[in-house]
Amino acid sequence: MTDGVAERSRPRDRILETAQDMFHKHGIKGVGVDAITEAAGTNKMTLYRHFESKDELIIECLRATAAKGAAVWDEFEAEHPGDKLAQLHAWVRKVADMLASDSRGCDMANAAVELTETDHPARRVIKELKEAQRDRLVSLCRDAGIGQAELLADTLSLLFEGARVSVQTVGSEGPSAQFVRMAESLIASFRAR
Amino acid sequence: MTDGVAERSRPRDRILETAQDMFHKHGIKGVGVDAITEAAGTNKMTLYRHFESKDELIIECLRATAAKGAAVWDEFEAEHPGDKLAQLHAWVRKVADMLASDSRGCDMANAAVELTETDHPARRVIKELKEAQRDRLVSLCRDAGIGQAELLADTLSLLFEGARVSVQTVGSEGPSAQFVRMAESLIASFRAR
DNA sequence: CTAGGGTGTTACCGGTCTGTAACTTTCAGA
DNA sequence: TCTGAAAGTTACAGACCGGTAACACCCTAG
Repeated sequence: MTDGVAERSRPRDRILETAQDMFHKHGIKGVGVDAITEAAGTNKMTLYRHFESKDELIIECLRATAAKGAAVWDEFEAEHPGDKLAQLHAWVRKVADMLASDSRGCDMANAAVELTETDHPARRVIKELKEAQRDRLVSLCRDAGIGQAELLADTLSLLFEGARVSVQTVGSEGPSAQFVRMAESLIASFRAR
Repeated sequence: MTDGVAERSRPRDRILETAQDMFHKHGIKGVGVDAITEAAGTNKMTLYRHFESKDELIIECLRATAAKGAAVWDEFEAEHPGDKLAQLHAWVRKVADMLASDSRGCDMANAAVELTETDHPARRVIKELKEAQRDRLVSLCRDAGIGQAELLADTLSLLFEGARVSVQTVGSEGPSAQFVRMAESLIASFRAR
């Protein structure tokens, strides 16, 4: 029955997908639940039947976007099976693509900026997801045979994070335009040790 | 709560100071003008006599914080007159101090995250101020006798920006903890070529 | 002393926000 | 065909938002 278009998927999925998109574009505090449900072709009551609050919806959105990010890493493994160094370079290229095609940065980082209450339930999730991302990059660096894998991974992480922020402040022609060169020479210098 | 009210200055100055502090702590959309004026020991009408809108207040706050940042650079020059390399290292130490003592990142970057409308009046100001920051760091690198000063400055910028974001997502014990090490070895490698 | 500008106070406007209640409609499966 | 759960609809509550009007007050310059 539901073999057709994703457009006519179940309301919960539509809400989740639409919310991710709208939170990403307009920010969490910049979009209300009414706007989300309308864009998703449903209504507020249905949203609150599937999510107990907006905060809960935010958390589910963050988990969903993180899952999409994890899927990209799996693609790297599929494209370069066993070749961790090639996967690392694929990651660099992927990041460059994101910087060029999207000007709204990382959803998790943006959420951390917007949700300033230290005890906000989403903050814990953000930390967990970001730490998982870091662990995966560290593993990739280590499995690529790089000494000081943690330091390289952390440096690349900061460059990445900084680039995504820089795109939002000065655009993609700013410092982030040099990301590939920075990352590649960094990887080269770590490999040379 | 602990919103210090500079009691004996003019209302406009108190509002500006208080707004900077509250925007920094709670975010721009997380603070209403009523809360600002109350914390500043005044009232909403007085705010609107000095600032034509909240957006205008936001812009003035961004300019003020940028001016404070510029003053720090002047301190470096005063502490290490003519020694541009020492000033660069002082900058690295200063950044590390900020990362350790403040968990709310850069006001300009945070504002860019929160104010998603592409035509928001503050966005132009943010871009100008960030470009001025970059220019100053480039000049410092160049005057320190470093070849490829632009590339070093941009790399340091991204590391800095990324570190300030990382502190917000995973805390000061995350990747940003290695900032000094990253920056110092970067500077060394650029000087060595 | 007095005039007047800066400031404080109160009330209000129209809009938006999250979240809920009560009811009706739709539709798949038995 | 009947049934029951999921989904849609309308209305509303209560709070907060940015911004304005009208008026009372205070304090200093003249």
